[in-house]
Amino acid sequence: MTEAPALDRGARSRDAILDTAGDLMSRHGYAATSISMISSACGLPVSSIYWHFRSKDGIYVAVLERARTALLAALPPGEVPGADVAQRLDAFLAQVEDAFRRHPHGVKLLLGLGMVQQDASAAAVAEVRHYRDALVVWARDAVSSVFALRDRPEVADELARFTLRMASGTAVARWFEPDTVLETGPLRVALLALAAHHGIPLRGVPGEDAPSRGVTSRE
Amino acid sequence: MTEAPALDRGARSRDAILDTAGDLMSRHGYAATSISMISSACGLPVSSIYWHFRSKDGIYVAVLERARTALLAALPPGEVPGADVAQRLDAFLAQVEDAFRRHPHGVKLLLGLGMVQQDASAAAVAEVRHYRDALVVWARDAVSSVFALRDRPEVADELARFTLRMASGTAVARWFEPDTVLETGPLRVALLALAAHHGIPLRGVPGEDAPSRGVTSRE
DNA sequence: GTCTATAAACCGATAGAC
DNA sequence: GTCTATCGGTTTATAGAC
Repeated sequence: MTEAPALDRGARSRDAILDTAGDLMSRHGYAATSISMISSACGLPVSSIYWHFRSKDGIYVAVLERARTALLAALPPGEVPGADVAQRLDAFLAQVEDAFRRHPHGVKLLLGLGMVQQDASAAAVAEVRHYRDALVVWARDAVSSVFALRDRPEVADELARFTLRMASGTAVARWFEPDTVLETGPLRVALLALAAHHGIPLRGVPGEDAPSRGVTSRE
Repeated sequence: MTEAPALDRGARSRDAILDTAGDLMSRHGYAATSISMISSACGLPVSSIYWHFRSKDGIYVAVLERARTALLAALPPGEVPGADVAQRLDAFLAQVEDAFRRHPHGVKLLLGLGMVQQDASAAAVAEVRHYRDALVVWARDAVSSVFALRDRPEVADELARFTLRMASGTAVARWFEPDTVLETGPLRVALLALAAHHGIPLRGVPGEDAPSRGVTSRE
């Protein structure tokens, strides 16, 4: 415990730098985060940072890549479990909300750094798009599974876009009121209505196959 | 025309600086936009910029204030005209989409600069919140008028938040795919479903007072 | 109000001892 | 791999002539 293997020293430092850089960049944005800020915040000298990552841009790419793999690991499915639409939808919304709550950095990194696309390097732009595309694919697969949309890809696309934009908008609202959470209740109502609007059968969803006066039974 | 009154020279320069600064800051973000960039882009020397606005922060505050008044001037109502919910909703969505399309700067300024809240001055933070609050108040008044929610303020609040978050999320999507537009179709379906979910009467909306099989008649 | 010139601090990045 | 020291460039901001 006191005699940590020397081989791990570098990896641990690397992680510490990434932790600090990710935190600072998600709070201040890429441009406003300087190497010296990262250095003094994590304790390691400037040149160590440049040894691990070749440039400031390299730090950004590594931070984003790490955030992406962490987020995707926290979004296990693709196939959402559940017997009917209502169960799968609830499971899906719970997953989205949980990932959103436990990984606040990821989205803010995408936002604060994705903005800089114009100035950023090719590698950085590629990593930003990679991150974003992974989210889009995941969301499309998940809603496709929830609403059984294998033969209606354009509907799956619309529902996925809708969900992701609501999540992004909530992330924006979050830095005005930090305790803002993703409101899954209204989102649930909206997704059900959109699916119904496109003629998707909603077996097992209360208030949809039983024409009970237009109220969907929540709250 | 050639003999412009000397008194206006300063004001015209001031506007030119604000135009350039707003454009650059909305594209690169506050931190990544330097005074010398603004100077060389608008032709006026650095010291003129500092004469008009006392600091870089002062430029930011002035840019935001101008964007706010311009946006609010382009959002005329408060009271949305229309005989029934459907007409008023369409008018409201048209207004939102139009403002969103014609004032892309405003939102991006809020996003790119609102992020920097932690480092920014008190005046800057105040102006960001002022801008954001004005949008919230407008949206709440508008949806309240659309759905006749004078005695259901909590519902008006939810619908306004929902709309603004969708608009923010679309603004985010926009800098990944610049030709992204606000999808008012799905938003319309979602808002109607949310209103119905809260028991708001929707006189005159096709597919809601006539139980016609759950499809809302669009597309 | 506009210009040139410059101060003082900070930036990203590197050299080289250990 | 980590450290000190530093280079060259850019930043915000100011001084002072016009």
